[in-house]
Amino acid sequence: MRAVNAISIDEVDQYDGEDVIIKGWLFNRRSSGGIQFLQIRDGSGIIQGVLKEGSVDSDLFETALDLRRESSIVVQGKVKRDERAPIGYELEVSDISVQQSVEDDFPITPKEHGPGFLMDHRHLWIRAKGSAPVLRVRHEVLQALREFFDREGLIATEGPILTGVSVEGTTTLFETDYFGEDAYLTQSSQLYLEATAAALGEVYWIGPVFRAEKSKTRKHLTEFWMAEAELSWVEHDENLDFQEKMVHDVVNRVVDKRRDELESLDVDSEALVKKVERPFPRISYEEAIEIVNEAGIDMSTGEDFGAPAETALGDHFDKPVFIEAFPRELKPFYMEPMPDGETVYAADLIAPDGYGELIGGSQRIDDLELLEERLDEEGLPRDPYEWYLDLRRYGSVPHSGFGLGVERTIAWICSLDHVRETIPFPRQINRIYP
RNA sequence: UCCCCGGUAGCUCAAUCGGCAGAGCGACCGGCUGUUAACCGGUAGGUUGCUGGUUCGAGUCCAGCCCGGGGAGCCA
Repeated sequence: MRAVNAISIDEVDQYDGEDVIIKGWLFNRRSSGGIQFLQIRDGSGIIQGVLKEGSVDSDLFETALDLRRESSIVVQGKVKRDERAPIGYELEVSDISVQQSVEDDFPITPKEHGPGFLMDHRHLWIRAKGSAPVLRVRHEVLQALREFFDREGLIATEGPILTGVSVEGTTTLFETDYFGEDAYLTQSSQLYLEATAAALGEVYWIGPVFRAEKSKTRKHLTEFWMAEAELSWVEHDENLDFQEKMVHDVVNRVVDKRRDELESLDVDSEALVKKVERPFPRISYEEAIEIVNEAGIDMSTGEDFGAPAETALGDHFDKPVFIEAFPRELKPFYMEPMPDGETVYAADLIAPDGYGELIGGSQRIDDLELLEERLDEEGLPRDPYEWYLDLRRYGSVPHSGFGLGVERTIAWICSLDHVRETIPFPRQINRIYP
């Protein structure tokens, strides 16, 4: 799809020597006396338009000189191959129709800005060179996930955004009024996916989840996207195989299809592909603690991994690494115990390069009595979970699943400093505008 | 909730020991016929986050508050 009578800048190589129309925005202009270079942006790329005084109508030359950055324009001209042009092709402009002439200065300049200013102008910042490519990579990651799930035979389904119960009981939830009853924004669709998995076999869901934690770090948003899958008849090891294949396939597809974007973000695509070569290391919680201790971080059994510990694990392997066999106490009530009774069939996938936990997954308890026992142990009420217990009363099967943090995955692939750059309008503590 | 850092021109930042409020970019004016975040010359542009205090004198020191950034905890 492209605008009527217009070509898209990323297809310009197909029109060498032809007269074309490009509909877009003026990204920037450079001029030198009798020649000016318009950097024209259309969302698919940026092309340079050239106007020489004397070669074009003088009114046209003046019109172009008066245009401010981000004015919307329809440009007609001839596509010409030229080594001096930034993308190897440029447009010999013969006409410009101004859709809207910008009156005030566009706030986002090609120079530096601070994060506060950029976030206040996020609605405009997304047009910038460092920002738009990330959103195209986001598109590719989401598409790659959907295609992977589809290829593996999973059915797309949904859990509700509004829920009456917390999935894990601990995380702070956003509370809202539901016709006089308390309701919460979901923090995960997992429990609901367990129900749809029993109906449909193997299911997935990609959508937003919400955490009211007052976290202020480069790895946290209050609203973020999870890619969750729930697989009937699948046990722990097979669950990890599936996740490993997924991460491998997604990264390879993104590198394949968005090479230009990754290059503009200074990402080393070859190194990325090498890092996701299968298999990923799988180590136990206890082994992980040893590695963390060897890295000089003080930590003992019973503690969860902090951010520095996760970074140390990532550095040690320089690949995504699964940490398995967590102590039961560190994990939610629904995870299947291992034969020792002390650890559970859970695994976190830790990213290299300090991006932290990309995936959290586990095999779920399928035995009714055990699940009831675990609910009681955690001091959780039975009533809100009756429907969940029903899943163990009517045709319970071994099943496993996981949730992947979409923003962290994108931040890792794009080598970004902060997850807020991976989503068009990030929601963070103390930021709800724009 | 806690810890650290910061708030000076539209933006990014300087301002020595407490002593005249500065630069680059952007804007505007002018110059330049191949620029690549173009470049060169000039002009305009300030409630130094707020309130109070110390002082002859506060951007600078002190107290409180507000806002922002990073991190911890918790998590994906």
